This record gives sequence, C-alpha cells and structure tokens, in this order.
Amino acid sequence: MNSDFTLAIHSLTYLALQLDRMSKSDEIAESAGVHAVRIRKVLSLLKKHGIIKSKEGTGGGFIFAKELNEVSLWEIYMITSEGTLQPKCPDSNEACVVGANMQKVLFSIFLGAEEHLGEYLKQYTIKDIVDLISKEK
Amino acid sequence: MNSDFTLAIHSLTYLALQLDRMSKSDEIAESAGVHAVRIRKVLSLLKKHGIIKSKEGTGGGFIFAKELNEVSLWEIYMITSEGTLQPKCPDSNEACVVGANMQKVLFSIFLGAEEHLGEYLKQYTIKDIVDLISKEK
DNA sequence: CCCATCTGTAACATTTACCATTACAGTGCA
DNA sequence: TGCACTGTAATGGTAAATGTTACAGATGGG
Repeated sequence: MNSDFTLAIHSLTYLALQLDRMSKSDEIAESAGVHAVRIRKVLSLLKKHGIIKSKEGTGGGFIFAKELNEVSLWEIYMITSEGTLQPKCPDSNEACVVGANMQKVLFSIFLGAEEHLGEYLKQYTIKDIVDLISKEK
Repeated sequence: MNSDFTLAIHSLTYLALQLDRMSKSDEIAESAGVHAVRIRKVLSLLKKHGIIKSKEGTGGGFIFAKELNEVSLWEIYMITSEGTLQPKCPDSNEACVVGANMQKVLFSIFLGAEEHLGEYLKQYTIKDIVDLISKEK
C-alpha cells in the first residue's frame, strides 16, 4: 500500500505526543525520514477532513483537532488510500468473454474486500498506536 | 494491488473455459491484453503450486490441474501478492521514539489485516468467477 | 532425424509511478 | 517591515513495473 498512509499515521502519532503545542512540518519530516513538503501535502488532506488544525506564519504548525480515540485507522485509510486494494487491471480484449467482463467482476469483489478490511481497521485508533509505540519503547 | 493477481485470475478463468484442451500463452495474452512472456511468468508460479499443468513443445500449453471450486482467490493472492497490503514505510529516524517503532507497530497490525482479508477472499473460488463472468454476459 | 512449435528464463529497453527538490505566493506575528 | 511558517505548483531524478528481444530446452510430427 501507498506510503501516504504510513506518513499520515506517523504524523498523527507525532502530534499525539505534542498535544500542548504546534508542531512544524520540519520536525515531523525529520522523524518520518521524508521531505517536509510531503508531510505538508498529507497533513493538508487530514486538515480538510477536520482531523487536525494548522496555522501559517511565525509560531504556526499543526495540532490535533480531535480526541485521539476518535480517529481510526480506517478513517485515515479512506482519506489517504481508498481504492488501493483494487487489483490493477490492464485493458483486456473486449472481444473475449473473459477479457470483457473480468474487470467489473473483480471490481465488485474487491469493493466487498475493502469494506471487510474496514471492519478490521476500525478497531484501531491513534490512541492505540500511541500505546503500542510506548509499549515497544 | 499488483496486477499479477489480476493476470492470474484472468488466465485461470480462461483455462476454466477450455478444460478439454491446452491453451497457449499467446491466446491468453491476447485475451488479457498483455505480453505472452508475462503470462508465462505468472503461470509458471501457479504451476509450482500445482494449480495448473503445462507442457512444452508442439501441441503444448497450459491446463487446469484441480477442480475449479478447489482454487480460492485467497490462494491466488498468497501466491502472487502476499504482503502487498503492508503500507510502505520509508526508513524513519531511529533517534525519535515515533520513528524508531512505527514500522513494527504497523507491520503487526497489517499482518492481522491480511489474515482478515484472507477470510473474505476464501469465500470466492475460480468457479464463482466463471459463474459471475457468465452472468455478466 | 530434423524441423516447427511450444514453454522457461534471462537480459535489456521503456514507460510509469513515486518521491525529493526547488520555487514562490500567502499568512501571521513581532 | 522582516522573519517564520504553511500551501501548492512545477520540475527533475530514480526505482518499480511492464514490454520486448533473445535463446535454450522440451516435444511431437513428418
């Protein structure tokens, strides 16, 4: 899967450990090992969905906008990676019964698969991730 | 996800409609809209797992080696795409608590996710795909 | 026995997707 | 007014995916 998902979770976990102040994209980028611009892009998405707030200018940055246990991995998956599960279908031969219909058959099956995955990912919230990270330490 | 999965399902469905004779990689490639060499690569994997048989030389090709309802999408997923679900993790900063542990935390969660996905994909076999394709037609 | 027809694979070329980087406009604070 | 941030578009580089070529090995038919 897409690494945007990982970056989103990483960033949110970082913010979760700094609830009292704003974090700059530079700090998060350094922790995640990627360029600050990518962090801003991903966080810009999360902001649009009301999960975090941001402020420009001096002293600005990003900060959590919800309770840690209100944000599930499923929500983040949908924002950053919806549809990733769908297997890629090369354009097949429309003149062949198999080629003409394979794509829509697989599509509908994997629509169900993504829903099913959702049931699993809804179990985990950012709070759980924070706890697991602390336990590892 | 990986398009090898789609190609495998496509090929197997094609073979399922030609149970009485061997199919050449050329035919399947034309139906799937990819190069014959790719089909041979994917089918070579399926052969190693005993799902199909192949024969070289004149009159050779590929043919199903099992009952259609014995081969589940999960089995094909595992052969062609195991681990695809894991989100990509850029190497993060080991000096940071978050960076140092994010990868293993996400890894274990998505190990569970893949298992969960397995429960869903086990429901479907090549026979189901063939039926669905026929229904579409 | 030799030739045509396949699979099996490796090597190389090309296209595509992903990501880093640069650049700069807009915003906010002192 | 000047510095410190976010927001975003544009550009370039690199790795992954895919297509293509090439050829060895198996098989069966004249």
